[in-house]
Amino acid sequence: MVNSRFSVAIHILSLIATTSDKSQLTSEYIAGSVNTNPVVVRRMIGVLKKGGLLTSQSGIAGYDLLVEPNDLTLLAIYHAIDGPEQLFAIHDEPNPACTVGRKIQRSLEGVYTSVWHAMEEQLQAQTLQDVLDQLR
Amino acid sequence: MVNSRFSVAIHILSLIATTSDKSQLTSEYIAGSVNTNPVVVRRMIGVLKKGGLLTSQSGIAGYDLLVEPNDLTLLAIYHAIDGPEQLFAIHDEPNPACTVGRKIQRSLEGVYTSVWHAMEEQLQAQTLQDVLDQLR
DNA sequence: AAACCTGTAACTATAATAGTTACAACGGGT
DNA sequence: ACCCGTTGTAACTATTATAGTTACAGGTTT
Repeated sequence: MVNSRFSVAIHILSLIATTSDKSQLTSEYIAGSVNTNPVVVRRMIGVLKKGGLLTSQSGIAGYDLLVEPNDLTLLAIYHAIDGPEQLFAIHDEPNPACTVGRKIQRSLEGVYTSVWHAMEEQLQAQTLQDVLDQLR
Repeated sequence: MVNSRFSVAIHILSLIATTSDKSQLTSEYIAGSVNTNPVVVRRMIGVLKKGGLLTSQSGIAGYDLLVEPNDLTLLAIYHAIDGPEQLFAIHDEPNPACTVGRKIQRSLEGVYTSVWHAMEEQLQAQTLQDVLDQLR
């Protein structure tokens, strides 16, 4: 199972998109909604910031999305968090002296690439706005 | 990132499918090809056995596939290992007093279901035989 | 100055994963 | 009948990823 960071990121971005009173939107408040620690929130926000999804000013409560919810695909969020990371791990150093061992990694890469591709399409097809619509 | 068990399972099944000399096919030999411990192999094989993909006899080297490589989809392998497990974790107990917190879980489930669906299709479309063909 | 915030480093706790040791039970060969 | 190699499992350890926490430097507002 993949970790819950993607879920937390979407939760945070949803809060930012729907909370009009910016002064209310502290890391502590967000942590209260997500049910985690404020530092965990600030850390995740730092990642999203680096990914170019939002801005903030140190010392001031509140965050601003840099991309409209309608234009913010879940794939963009995913990439901000995990980069181009592969989804499935491949065991390393299989025995090169064995016919299977020698080629299995490349073969698995092919399999996982097509799987990952299908996932990307789904994530690309959904935006933060779609999530917001479901929260109504 | 998801663990490497799926990769190891495909590796093991490939060996079983391609090794004609059954007496050679001990857990130690397989472990040598995968580059892990024989117990790890026997453990994984136990899982695949429970999933109905192969048989073995205690005390005797060698394993037999119960499904032809052509009919053994990667999805069937995946299910044998991970059951119906969700791919992405959802953080638990978001704050029900918050509009977002109250509904985010259900909303994320919807997102992940469609993603998982796309993955299933890909895994269903590929068989162990496809992997074997790439090992040539 | 005081009260609040963000950003980050450093540490701890927990849990998943993989690796290892040990051994009971089985089977085939001699 | 006995030995040797094998599977099947339990129990333990090691490693790593993840999340949670403490602490504090530095910004902002009043």
